[in-house]
Amino acid sequence: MAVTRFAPSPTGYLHIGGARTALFNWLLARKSGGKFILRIEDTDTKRNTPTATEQVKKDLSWLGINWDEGPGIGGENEPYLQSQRRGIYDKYMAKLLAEKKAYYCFETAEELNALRKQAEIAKRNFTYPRPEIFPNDSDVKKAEAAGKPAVIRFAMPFEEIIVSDVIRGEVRFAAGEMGDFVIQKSDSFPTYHFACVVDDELMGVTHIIRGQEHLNNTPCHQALQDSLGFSRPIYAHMSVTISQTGGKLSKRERPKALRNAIKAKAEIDIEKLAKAAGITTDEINEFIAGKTIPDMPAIDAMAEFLGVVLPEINVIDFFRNGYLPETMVNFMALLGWNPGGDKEIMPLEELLDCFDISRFSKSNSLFDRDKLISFNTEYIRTISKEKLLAHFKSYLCEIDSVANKANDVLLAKILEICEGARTLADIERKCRFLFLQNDKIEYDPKAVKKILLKNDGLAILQIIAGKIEAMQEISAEKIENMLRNMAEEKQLGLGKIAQPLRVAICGNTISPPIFESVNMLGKENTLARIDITLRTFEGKAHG
RNA sequence: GGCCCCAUCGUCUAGGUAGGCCUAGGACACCGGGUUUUCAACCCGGCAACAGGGGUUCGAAUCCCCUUGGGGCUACCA
Repeated sequence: MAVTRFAPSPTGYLHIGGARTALFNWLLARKSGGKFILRIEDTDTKRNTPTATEQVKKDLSWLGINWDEGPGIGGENEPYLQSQRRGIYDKYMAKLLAEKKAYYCFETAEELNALRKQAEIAKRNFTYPRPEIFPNDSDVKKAEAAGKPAVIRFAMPFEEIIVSDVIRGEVRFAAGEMGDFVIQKSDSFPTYHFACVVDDELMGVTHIIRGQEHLNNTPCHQALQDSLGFSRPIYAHMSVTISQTGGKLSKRERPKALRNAIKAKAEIDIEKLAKAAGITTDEINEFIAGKTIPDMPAIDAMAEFLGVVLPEINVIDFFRNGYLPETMVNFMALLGWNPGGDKEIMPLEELLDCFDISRFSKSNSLFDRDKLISFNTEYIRTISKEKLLAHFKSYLCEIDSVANKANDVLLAKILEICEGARTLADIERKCRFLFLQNDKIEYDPKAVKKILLKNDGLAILQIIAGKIEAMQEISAEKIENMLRNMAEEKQLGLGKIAQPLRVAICGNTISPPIFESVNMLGKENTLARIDITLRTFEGKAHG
């Protein structure tokens, strides 16, 4: 019976690395019949964003990761927001202070930085110089009166610390390697290290699966656990997921990509860009200079304005780009973990079936978008029609598509004829033409030139129009027969006949299969679109 | 700079804890071919790896050491 938790800080959207951590902790809890706790680590008041907790809950739910205890649903370990647990931390903090295992200090950031610099020059590891005698109550009052910041540091015991890790084995940290770290900030909030250790103990967390970036924190956490008389959870430090550009996959990826895109463009109208993003030109210039990062809607707006595609980092990015939650879960599970053998496509239930904490790999893995797409293609092809329809509907709603108004029957039909699509976005793009006004079709210039203005494209269209006109009512079958007969009569490939029709009804050369497309669009609309096309490009043909 | 982690095809990886089953398997990508009304999808075939150097051993992808390379941490962020 494993009790695990996912403990994000509410700083924005749930990113893929966080989701992966959540998934593995969830898998372990479910597999062992234990429980999975959601805890919000909001001890950094400066970085918290108000909607983040709700967003994280939404993103986890989309993935199908549910929690037994957490904000909103409560549980025996309430509350689940660390900002609401300060009384608890204060109690343990006081204990440490009373036992002289922690102490106050008053340096400013500048003073500390100077010390760090000195250490670096001397090629030494910086550790805080612990005073011989810890400051007492009156010292604290004096410092506060003088306006000095007061933080509490934990007095690290001087001894070798061995971290026993499920994935890495025994990792040794020499005595004195880890200095006295801050456990309470000057705003009197506990730091992550302290709050996390206390909560994990109180909530009965037995296993902690987290990223390798925490491995160096673990000796500190263990020392804290020992000093407080806590038990020690089992640790598993996973490999990190790296992006294609090298380096940890992080939320900084998107702003970085956007900044590079802006710099790469020779001429950019900063004012227009600012307007599109809803921010000031000063803010843009600071962003370009690398000083600040605008919020996500502004980033997205700028990317759209410039026509650049940003790498997906947040769970919601994948949702908005047409990936299925099933795809994401399966793919994330295979980043740094695998069940052995050749099997790759495994839905959540199967994953649960074969999950084994001892099968994590040690080396970092690269996030391969090509493989992700192929997984998505596979899932679109194989999940049930009902699930696919539900996913498609929520996708259309999320991106506010013109297809949003379609009913379930139509949508199901679209899904059926778009078999083989790689993402929901592909399907949406392909079928969008069905929902546009006849005179709102945008013609792709290349398609017009290549298909309509050459090889008698317009003349063929004219003939097709006549044949459709003559039909009492149309069907996919009738359209198919008509086009095939025509191709045969004219001694042409079907493509030569079908392509002009395709361009006429949807404006480009990409659409669902043509017979069904015409059928779904209907006789009247098809004729109207052919008519508009003919009138628009009449007389422009050449050769 | 200091500390920590890691190292099999371009990528994700199987194999490594019990060394011979590995002339190293699968998947994605790529290349060639087939199918085809567009884009996809689908089918068949192909290319492609144990980072380098020392050991240990009858025998090493598998164990040990060094080098090199990659990654992480180094905050009053989590």
